[in-house]
Amino acid sequence: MANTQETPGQSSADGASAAGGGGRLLLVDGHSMAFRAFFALPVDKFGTTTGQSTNAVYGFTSMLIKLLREEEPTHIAVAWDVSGPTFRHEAYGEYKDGRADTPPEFPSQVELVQELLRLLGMVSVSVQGFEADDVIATLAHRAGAEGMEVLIASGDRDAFQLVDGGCTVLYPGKSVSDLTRMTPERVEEKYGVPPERYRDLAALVGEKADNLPGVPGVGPKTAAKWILKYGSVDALVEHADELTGKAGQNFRDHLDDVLRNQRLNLLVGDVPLEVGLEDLVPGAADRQGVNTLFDDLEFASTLRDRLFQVVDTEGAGEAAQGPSGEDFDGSVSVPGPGALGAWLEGHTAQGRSGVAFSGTWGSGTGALTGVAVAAADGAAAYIDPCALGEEDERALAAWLADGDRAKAVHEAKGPLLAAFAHGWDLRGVTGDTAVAAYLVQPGQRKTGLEDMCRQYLNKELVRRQEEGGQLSLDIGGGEGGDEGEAVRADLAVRARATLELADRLDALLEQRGGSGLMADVELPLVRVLAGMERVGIAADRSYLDGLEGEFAAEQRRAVEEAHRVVGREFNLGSPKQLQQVLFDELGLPRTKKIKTGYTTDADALAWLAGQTDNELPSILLRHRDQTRLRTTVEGLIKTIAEDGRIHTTFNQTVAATGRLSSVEPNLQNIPVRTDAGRRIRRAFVVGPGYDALMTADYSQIELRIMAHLSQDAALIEAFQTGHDFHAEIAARVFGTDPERVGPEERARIKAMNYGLAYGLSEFGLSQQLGVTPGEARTLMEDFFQVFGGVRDYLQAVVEQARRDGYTETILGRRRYLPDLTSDNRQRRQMAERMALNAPIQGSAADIIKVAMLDVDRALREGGHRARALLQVHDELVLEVPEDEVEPVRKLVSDRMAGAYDLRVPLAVSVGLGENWRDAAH
DNA sequence: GATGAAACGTA
DNA sequence: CGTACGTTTCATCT
Repeated sequence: MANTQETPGQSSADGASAAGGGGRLLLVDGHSMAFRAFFALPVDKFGTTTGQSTNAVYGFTSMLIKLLREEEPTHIAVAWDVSGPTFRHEAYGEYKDGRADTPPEFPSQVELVQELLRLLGMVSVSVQGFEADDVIATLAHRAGAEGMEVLIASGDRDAFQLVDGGCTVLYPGKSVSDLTRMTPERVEEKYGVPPERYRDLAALVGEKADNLPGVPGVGPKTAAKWILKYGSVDALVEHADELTGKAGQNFRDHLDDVLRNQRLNLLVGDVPLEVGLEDLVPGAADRQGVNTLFDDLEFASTLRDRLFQVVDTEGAGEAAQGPSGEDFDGSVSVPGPGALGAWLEGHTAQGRSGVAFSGTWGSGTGALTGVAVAAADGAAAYIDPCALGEEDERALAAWLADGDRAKAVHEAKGPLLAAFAHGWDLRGVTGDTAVAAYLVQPGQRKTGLEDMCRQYLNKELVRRQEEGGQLSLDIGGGEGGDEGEAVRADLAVRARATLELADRLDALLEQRGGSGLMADVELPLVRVLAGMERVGIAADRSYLDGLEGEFAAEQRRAVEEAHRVVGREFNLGSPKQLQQVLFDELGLPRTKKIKTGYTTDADALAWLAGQTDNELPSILLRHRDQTRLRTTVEGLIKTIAEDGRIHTTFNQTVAATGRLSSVEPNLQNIPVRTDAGRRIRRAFVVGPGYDALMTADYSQIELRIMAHLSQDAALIEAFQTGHDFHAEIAARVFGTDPERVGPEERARIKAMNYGLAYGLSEFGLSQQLGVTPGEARTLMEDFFQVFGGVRDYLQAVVEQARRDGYTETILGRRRYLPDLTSDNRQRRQMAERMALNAPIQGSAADIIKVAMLDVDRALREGGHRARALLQVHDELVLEVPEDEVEPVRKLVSDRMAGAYDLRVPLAVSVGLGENWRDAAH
């Protein structure tokens, strides 16, 4: 690729100002500044959780921000070196030889910087066969001829030759943001020669980094002295025989080197470029793109705030240099007594309204303190639900519950719970901005209304009322507003923002084929989840208290034993102290390395226990178990509400694959594998008025989905004929009958079956099975011999995801994986495993969500009292009265099995008991 | 007081 | 050197 230039955004319209003689051009040597940034910041302190280093990107960005703020350039270009030889290599074969290898963390960051510049609407220039400095020289000359002021940010001293009255080099010091202004005076002061003679000086002294040796024994001082005396290197050559001493002789001996250096360090001022000065006015920045990039890089918001203060963003226009574009309208009316019904009728009959709520909610309940309605006609009303007369309250309740009054809400589940608590309902919610954004970008981290306005609308959601109740000084005070007015305006702003955002997200969703998933699954699920949270699950407090005491006693016993074995007291819960005791004091063999030393995790302790006669490792394992059980029980006890039930909160918008998650407490990770763990499950009991807990779970749902997606004939058949699925697969792999498969073989195949859906490697499988990687490899090969369609599918998934940029589930839920094309291997392979797993885990999530909706609907339509309490990814827990057990068992089983029509049957097993443990099967 | 790392529970 | 989560604890930072 010769001469590639990118010119994002439209810009030539402003070219006139450049030609007119004004303007300030900033030229940046991209590689050199990024490289300086790389070494200025510790690479190990700047990196993402996925292993991408970011120190150079961060440093470069702060440098850029500083330049933009302090220099206010009208034109900007960033020049980049291109890989491959330049004319300098042709002239001198050893040019730049012997350079230390580029640190491996650096190249990927160059691309990130270039991506950032593109998003910021700034031009990157690189030309095959020339170095960035040549491009800079060319543009500097042109700009100088137009009468523009030129600033060059470069860590390459060759740029000093370009310095003159209108051109200053900004040369980095210890930090990249600490730039020295190299004016003609400063160059002369530092080197003793004017800028136009700097080349001569450099030729004499030489340049180590470019492998250009100079005259031995001649440093900057001697070189400057000679140049001042004779005027230039050319003149020096003529008077070569006049130079005295050792240095003079060396000069005569190395004359060729000097002339070569001088030839090579001359920057080319007429590189052919496809861009002109008029193209260098920055276009509008892609705010959303920058946010996404910075999210990926895990940069804090302070950096992006600083950045957005100094660049124009789309929609912000040329006029506004501020951080934001327009704000939202905060005007709002407060319908007087008896007028609410008329207001709602008058303004919300047509179109959708944005509704914002204030109040508190969570743990299955809530309370409303304010409601703002932003109607499609632009009007907004504020309602204080606690200060309404009877008539107005009826009007509000009726309107909220009216399914024909379309509403857009942000995070509707909370207000829905609060509405329930007031004895109201909330229907007609056709948009939830948080849920919509989740479907548009399931990996996003920021789900607040403020962030989303910035990202999707390029608007700032400005708050008049600070969190603590204080009026914010700059806005609130001047209008002499009272606190109540600010509160009302803020809520009205949020309602308008929600409405606008919902429309925007709906459009995006439509584009991405996610409207059906939104309307048919996620939106109706909000209500089902709210119902489950409100009901909660009954807990046996006295039983839990007893358990806690028991586990705590066991824990104390383990602590005492450990102290006795070691001979002193120490904190068993501190990995750091543990490492010291195990490896330093007891001198046990080292385990796997981790960031802070050597791991003391359960695997390592179990291994240590086998390596030594010392009892400590097994004592520690027991201590860990007991501690964990105790804290789990303690945590649960704390969350039991007044009604004797635990009300978790299901989060619908955090898991990137489409799963739900559960918090406060997390009821999706209650122990089940060990006996002691199952004792905790025993504490979740059927509540008053009901007679049994029912659990219903999908058997091997992920593997069934894999069979469906891969269409592998052998796998599909195994599901249709096999009773014991894993034994069935094992029989096929090992070529025997299912009945003759031993438990060991079955366990291996089971581990692999599940591993496949996670992008398992041979190494990983060998670790898990405790066999050599070679054996694991053979096992996998045997498997794929029989189930070749699975391998083809797994490969095809990654390939397609790389092409499209995202994976998709059976219901069209997308997961975007930009890292699939990363040149960072660790990052890329991580993304590949995510791409393998996302359609499988995500489709399972789709199916159980549909099942939850179907079950919920069927229970209501059947007039049953039975109700769903929990979802644990492939399992539903319900509470059922005695007389409904049989019909509900059938209903749940049928609805779950029929939630989606796969190429294999969906098997559901149902269990019943008076507590969660006994309801298992 | 906030944040990160380590450890570990579930599907 | 398999995916997806949330919570607790300790250590370290501001």
